[in-house]
Amino acid sequence: MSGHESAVARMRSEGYRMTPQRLSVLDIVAGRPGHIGADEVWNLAKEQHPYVDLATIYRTLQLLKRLGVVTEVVIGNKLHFELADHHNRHNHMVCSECDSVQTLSPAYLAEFSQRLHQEFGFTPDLDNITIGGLCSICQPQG
Amino acid sequence: MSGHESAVARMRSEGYRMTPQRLSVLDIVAGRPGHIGADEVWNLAKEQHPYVDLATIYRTLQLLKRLGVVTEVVIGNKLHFELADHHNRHNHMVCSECDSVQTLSPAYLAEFSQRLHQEFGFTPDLDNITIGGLCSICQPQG
DNA sequence: TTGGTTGTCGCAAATCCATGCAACAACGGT
DNA sequence: ACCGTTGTTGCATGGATTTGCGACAACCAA
Repeated sequence: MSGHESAVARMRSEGYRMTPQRLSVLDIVAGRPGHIGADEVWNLAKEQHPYVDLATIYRTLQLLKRLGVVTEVVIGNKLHFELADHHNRHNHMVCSECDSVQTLSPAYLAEFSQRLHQEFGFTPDLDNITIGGLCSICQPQG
Repeated sequence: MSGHESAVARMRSEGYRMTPQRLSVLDIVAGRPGHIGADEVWNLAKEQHPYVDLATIYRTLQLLKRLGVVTEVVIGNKLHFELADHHNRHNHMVCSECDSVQTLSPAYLAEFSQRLHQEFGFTPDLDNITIGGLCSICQPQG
């Protein structure tokens, strides 16, 4: 199975219905190497299903996110999504100045995450954490 | 000086104009012990300046955030703000299930932050990082 | 104090995302 | 293959935040 087919099976088994709209969204996100904006998903989905509503795209993406099938990246004031590849987990650093994106090994967050869990019983949603800040190019001159 | 007066001086020296609207927003956020929503700031500001527009509130809050005068906390789908107290820095953990908020010493993020800076030249905006996840009460039962 | 420069405001419109609801359709059972 | 249950959709609407623009006002200089 080439990636998201197990997700389809899991959704079915949990009582979710696999509609053509959902399959379309899943295919689009899975077919994109990197992250993709909700509006872009919509545009591509309309090629297959001209009547899909943007609300359906948003609902589907949030559902897939809750299920851990896709992860969310906050870029500027927009949400982007990408297929969750559990063999290649990574987080994102987004520059608030130029909106550039760098990926980051979750190893950097592992200890932090564990401490939160042990000391506060809080389980951070690591997969969907976007780190905002300034990239090396946009550093304030000093 | 009781807190934010130095901020006023700094804004003036950087070419920003101190309008009554801005002073009002600053006073409101400074007068609140914890964080406060943008809409709530608006309601309070209107008591002093009945014609202030919500857009002005948002623009002012974003300006104050850029200047490091206030910090932003993402709660649910709303933005909250609080006066940045550099003697009592803290981050926030927000439960995505019940929207409860816990504070967190920035010490937990210090090492993480340093590594990002050293290895990638990326300067995370630590003051405005909100950690999302599930609080101890909302953990999925296992 | 007055005037000019230019940053800021109020207003309206736009953007992005979420939600209520009735019609619709997926899927398990027959 | 058909039916009924109930999860989903499209549509319309709403909420939160941002942005364009002309009028306005803060502040510096004279």
